[in-house]
Amino acid sequence: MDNINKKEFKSTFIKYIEEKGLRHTKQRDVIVDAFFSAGRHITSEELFNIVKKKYPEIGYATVQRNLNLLCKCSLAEEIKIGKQKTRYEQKYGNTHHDHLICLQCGRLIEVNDDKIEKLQEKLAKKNNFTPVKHKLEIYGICAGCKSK
Amino acid sequence: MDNINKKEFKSTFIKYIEEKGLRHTKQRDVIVDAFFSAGRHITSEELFNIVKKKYPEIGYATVQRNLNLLCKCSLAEEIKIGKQKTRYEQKYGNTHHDHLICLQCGRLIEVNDDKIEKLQEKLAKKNNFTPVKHKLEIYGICAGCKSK
DNA sequence: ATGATAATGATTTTTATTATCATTTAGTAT
DNA sequence: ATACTAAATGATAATAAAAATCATTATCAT
Ligand SMILES: [Mn+2]
Ligand SMILES: [Mn+2]
Ligand SMILES: [Zn+2]
Ligand SMILES: [Zn+2]
Repeated sequence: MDNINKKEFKSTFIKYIEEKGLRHTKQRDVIVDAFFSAGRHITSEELFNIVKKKYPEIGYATVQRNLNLLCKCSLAEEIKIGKQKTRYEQKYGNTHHDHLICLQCGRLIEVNDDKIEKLQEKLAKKNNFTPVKHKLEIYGICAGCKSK
Repeated sequence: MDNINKKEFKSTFIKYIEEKGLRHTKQRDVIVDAFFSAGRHITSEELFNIVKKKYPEIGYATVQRNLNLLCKCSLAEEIKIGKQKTRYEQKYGNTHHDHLICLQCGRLIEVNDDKIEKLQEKLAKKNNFTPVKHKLEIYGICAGCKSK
């Protein structure tokens, strides 16, 4: 099941690579694997540290570059929160969602609310504005932090 | 009318300064005046360039520091959009609002929707999450850019 | 196998913001 | 008014994340 998703994730990447006349490399393979398997919302530094275990000679720049590439083919998406390092969200097979962000522990909780989404569309239209994407972040204190 | 607001804005600042045992300076006076009078969503650089006209000896660091101070006393608020420089929103007398952001020309349109605000509260509660603040940004194409 | 060129890895550059620090200034006590 | 204490300033350096540079290596079509 996860393997099927991984296969699809990788084949999407490979298709993009080939369409653009880019090349297959061992580094790409390792990076894309690790990115898929890693948890959500990973930073380039975190991914670099994971990838180094499988491929110690790898350079940080290569990881960064390939995360950017994953973003270009919509398999990843940047999330910027405050002054933190950019995090990368794995997008394949994930529906759109927004985040609750704990001000205390930094936890990201993924949420979605259809009504809010619809009202956003409406709000944009009312302003003669054509929405392309949006970002909703609710900052506060998570359940875990409250019970401490 | 605008002058009344300005007076209130400044007296809020002065009150904060005095409470904290900070000092009155000519620079602060000029910076706070200029910030109040400037349009919304200004960057520190833009404000620096305005302030320089009234006070050519002023340093960039002083403008930055005082913008940070304005944020601390809730007269200003940082807005970070993508990779742009931080912008500072004048908050005194402004109710909360969110932004529509044009991907083409960068224009910020201020909007507010009570229903969305309420649903956000509800969404947070459902996750046993205590909301403190939020950020909603809708990216797209503004009316002006569409008619070109 | 060869050649063209994309990718890599090490390093430097860029850019925004914060920190440092010598000097000046404000506000208070004398 | 003078002197003292500490905050503020302005110039500059430090920091940190991300992008750019570039010599070298690897890929892939021929
Ligand atoms: Mn997420
Ligand atoms: Mn605004
Ligand atoms: Zn928490
Ligand atoms: Zn526009």
